[in-house]
Amino acid sequence: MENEGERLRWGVRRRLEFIDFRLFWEGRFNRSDMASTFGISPQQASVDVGQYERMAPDNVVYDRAAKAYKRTDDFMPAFLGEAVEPHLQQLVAIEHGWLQAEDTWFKAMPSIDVAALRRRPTDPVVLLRVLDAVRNRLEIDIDYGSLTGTDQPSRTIAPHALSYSAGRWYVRCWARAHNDFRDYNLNRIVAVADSRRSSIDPGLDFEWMHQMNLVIVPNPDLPEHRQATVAWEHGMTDRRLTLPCRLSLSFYLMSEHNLDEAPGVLKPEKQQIVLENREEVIQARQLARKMSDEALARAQEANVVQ
Amino acid sequence: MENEGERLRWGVRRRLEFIDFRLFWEGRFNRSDMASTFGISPQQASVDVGQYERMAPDNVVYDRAAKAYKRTDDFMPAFLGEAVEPHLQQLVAIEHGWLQAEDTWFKAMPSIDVAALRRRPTDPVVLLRVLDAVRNRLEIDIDYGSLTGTDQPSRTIAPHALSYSAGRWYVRCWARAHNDFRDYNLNRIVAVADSRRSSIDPGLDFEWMHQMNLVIVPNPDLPEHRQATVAWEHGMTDRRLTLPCRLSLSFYLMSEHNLDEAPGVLKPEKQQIVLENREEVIQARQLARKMSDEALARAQEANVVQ
DNA sequence: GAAGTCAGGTCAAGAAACTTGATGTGATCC
DNA sequence: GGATCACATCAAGTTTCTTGACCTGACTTC
Repeated sequence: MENEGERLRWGVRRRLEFIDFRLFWEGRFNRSDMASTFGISPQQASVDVGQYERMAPDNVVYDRAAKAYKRTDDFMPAFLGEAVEPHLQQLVAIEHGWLQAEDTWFKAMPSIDVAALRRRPTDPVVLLRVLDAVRNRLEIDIDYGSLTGTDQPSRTIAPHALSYSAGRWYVRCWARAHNDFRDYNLNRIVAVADSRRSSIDPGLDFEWMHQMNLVIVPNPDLPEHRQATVAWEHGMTDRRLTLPCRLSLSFYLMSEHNLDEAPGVLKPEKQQIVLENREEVIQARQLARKMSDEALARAQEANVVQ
Repeated sequence: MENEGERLRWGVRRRLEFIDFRLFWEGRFNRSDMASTFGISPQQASVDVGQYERMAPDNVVYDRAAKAYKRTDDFMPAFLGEAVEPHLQQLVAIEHGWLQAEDTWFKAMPSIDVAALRRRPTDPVVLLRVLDAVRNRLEIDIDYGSLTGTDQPSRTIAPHALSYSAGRWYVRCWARAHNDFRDYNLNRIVAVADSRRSSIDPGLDFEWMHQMNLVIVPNPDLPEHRQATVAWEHGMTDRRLTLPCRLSLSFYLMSEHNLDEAPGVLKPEKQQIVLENREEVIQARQLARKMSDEALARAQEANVVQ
């Protein structure tokens, strides 16, 4: 006799997830859907459906008239977990053209649309070389955003982390040409050439290493009920959100949400949240940058003296 | 004798993808990694590795010293396709807490960080009911952003599409209370109650149905070389990007990139691109909205007269 | 520098998982 | 009212995967 918590083989589990998925997104599925998706026979699909019905009896019924398995009213995903976000992101990726619809479990695309500016896709080889450089503390020569062929396109950087903000990927790195730490746009790196061991200590990148609490509140110029909504939307407690954030990333976060403009310049609708400790954050960032620059200069001097 | 294009069973193919994945992201893997990920025996993993080596001979070598399979210098993903974006998005989802790291193929997280405000996660049941309503042309009663308990939290809408912009999901729908088409924030819908057939024709939502070309150019106030970079980054041809966009979505796109401010108000760094036909777009949007409203009013009148 | 350990390779026998083929059922279509 | 379609079920056969046994090479320990 099989118990409820029976261990499922990896392949079977994936197929039960598929059943969950199709019931969730389309409300229905067939044996033949499973057969074609997984390359199994309809008979085997029947076995899987039986398995699914035993483990989630109230989720699915076979509708003879529609010739399909259908979702019941009190369906609850049993194998997908609570995570619908990954699937929503898949839809976005499909709309962007980063992902083929056939590589997902979606059959008919739901009627959705994505408003976004086209972004240059990430080059896998570039990403791979950058990841290697981060992992192995390497310094790499890159071709950066060749543009119209102006100024030197080739630079040397020692990356130590990746970051993501507002739809863009950045490489946090030391830049040889400036002897400082800064961000390069990952999608603007066209190619990665040579690499060698880096002697730069990423621990000196204080803008990256140091976190600071961003104190965010609804814009007080908004009408009262809008403020309440904004607070609720951002999960604020007591109309206030304290968000720990690396100093270097605070720049992008502030830019994304117009937190970098002084209050009053923008219409409140364009600045629904404001940064209470804005001056403090900006100063901390400048200070960290100055300290990093000095530490790097000292390190370089020490090297030269040797 | 097996030919190059041999048909792989679904499970085997996934395991070869896993090999590709680990080689790409970590540069190495073991038989035991595969055994634990897929619940297979090490011997079977050996068979799979053999298969992988036959199909992509130049990708991997066994390093006896490191006791691991390692990526070669001229490694090229053979089974993952060009799509690294989905995996990058997985990393973002993990950072957001929407996805468990164990549910992915990542072993060690690369050193990345994501700067973003926390967003209320999407409720699967709400999403499911909304999708059903879209598919079956239903009208639903929703609890919307309960906030502090002010004004009526319950509303009736007839959704006909989902849209995504700047990290937010919207429900495009007809709203009974206003007899017009508008966007509701998906994450602010707390619960979905009753549903019934809708008599509203989504075709009357002209703001949604009509597309218009957004003509986007680099901000002319930027220095020449910045303009060139901006043009390159957005894949412009002739320093100009023509982006077809639904009128209703153009609002969010403009808001996201500060295209809705008149040029000159913001510092050019905060407005790297500007919308050449801004006035035209705004007028078109208003016109479409007016036409929709009038069409809906006529439809309602006709119903009453009947 | 010999012994222990660890990760992998290979082989053969046996157990699962899955396929193939056959037969039957209820609902829909023409 | 017969053809069709999608599914259910059973038995036999095949493929895939596991189990258990034994071997290799490289590093670690004492």
